[in-house]
Amino acid sequence: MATQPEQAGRRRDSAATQRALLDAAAKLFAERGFDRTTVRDIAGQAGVNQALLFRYFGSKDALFEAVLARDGREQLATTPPERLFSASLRSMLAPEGPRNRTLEAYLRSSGSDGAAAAIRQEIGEEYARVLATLTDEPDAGLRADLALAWLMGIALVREVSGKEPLAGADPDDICRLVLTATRTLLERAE
Amino acid sequence: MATQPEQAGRRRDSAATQRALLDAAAKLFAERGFDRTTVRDIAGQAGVNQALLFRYFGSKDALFEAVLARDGREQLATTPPERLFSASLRSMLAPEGPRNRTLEAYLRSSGSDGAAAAIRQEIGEEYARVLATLTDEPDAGLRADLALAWLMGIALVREVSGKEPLAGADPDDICRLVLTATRTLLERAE
DNA sequence: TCCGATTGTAAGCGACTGCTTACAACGCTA
DNA sequence: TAGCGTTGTAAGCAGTCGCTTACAATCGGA
Repeated sequence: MATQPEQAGRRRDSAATQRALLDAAAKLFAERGFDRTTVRDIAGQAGVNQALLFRYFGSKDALFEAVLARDGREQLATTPPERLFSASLRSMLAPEGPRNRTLEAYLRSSGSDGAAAAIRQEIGEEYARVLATLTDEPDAGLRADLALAWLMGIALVREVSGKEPLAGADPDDICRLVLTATRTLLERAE
Repeated sequence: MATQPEQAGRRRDSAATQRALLDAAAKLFAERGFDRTTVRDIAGQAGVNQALLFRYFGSKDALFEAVLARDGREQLATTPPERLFSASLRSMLAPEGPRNRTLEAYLRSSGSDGAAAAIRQEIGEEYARVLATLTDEPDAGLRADLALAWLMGIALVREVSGKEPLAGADPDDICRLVLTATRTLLERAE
């Protein structure tokens, strides 16, 4: 709420406005999904007139694309391959806060068409490509997809369905079980 | 399209009308998700006036609930515990046809509130409870949730994202990889 | 200081949503 | 065959959606 000291001080700052819209959109898309997040919600959360959303991003689809483009590759670019799986898992399991919620936005919005679908697919490909380097088996691509699918499923059940005991389980316990099982898929995953 | 010989012959048959609505709703919810399926779509697909949807089911939420209640417990009731995981996996991987698409409807609609959310949770609980009987470990519930999450994730990546190579992979290959890894979670899973 | 471009605002448009209502057609029973 | 409850239909209501437009406020460069 009071992340930055701004009362009437952020007026006429397009960069800050765009950032506020991206932040608000990332939060709401992750929480509610694409369909159930309205442009009015986003603008309201960002404290910005909703017309500016269309001025700076063109459409709701394009804004979603921008969110994934900004946040989606962050972890991908800053994590070594062996740790990508466990890092994504841990990031997903981390308690509320400024964590990277791209995964949730991703799966919350499955079913969208248009530009959003394209970038979603692209990011998925990149993750899988990295994970596929962790095994020498001939079906490395399939194994990587299955590992990625597990990540998505855990995020889905935990964050979206809120199913217990998974939703409230200790991240360490989950990591231990998942990584043990995953090692039969990707031998070099940490 | 031409499943039953009915031109002007099915008039004034409330049972058939309700069945047509349930079938159409199951198909569309699985394909597009809850939010992106409109009551007009459902009524159109069923060849039924949309007002009848509300007469017989009360609301779109209640119709979704009815779909899950009708189809969701089918496999649960007819499959022995040891085979539930692999049967669900195989059912999900089966080619197009009159297969049970409850899982897709389920995950496609994550995020809905109301009655739909309640029955969704209930069915998830029942699946997990059965899967939890397949291990003697103390954290059986968590292990079952993780297995269930994998199912959901695979369905998500395959059917919703359509990601290759997973989407086009041989069901036998997928089953082999998944079941091998799953056995570290649920020892008695087939 | 003035001007043009940029940034923010208010209002609303057309389309679509879930849902309701008023009514016609029909078929069973007496 | 008259009456009545059930089934099907057409039309529309109120609200929300993404998006657009017309305009005011503000700033930097001349």
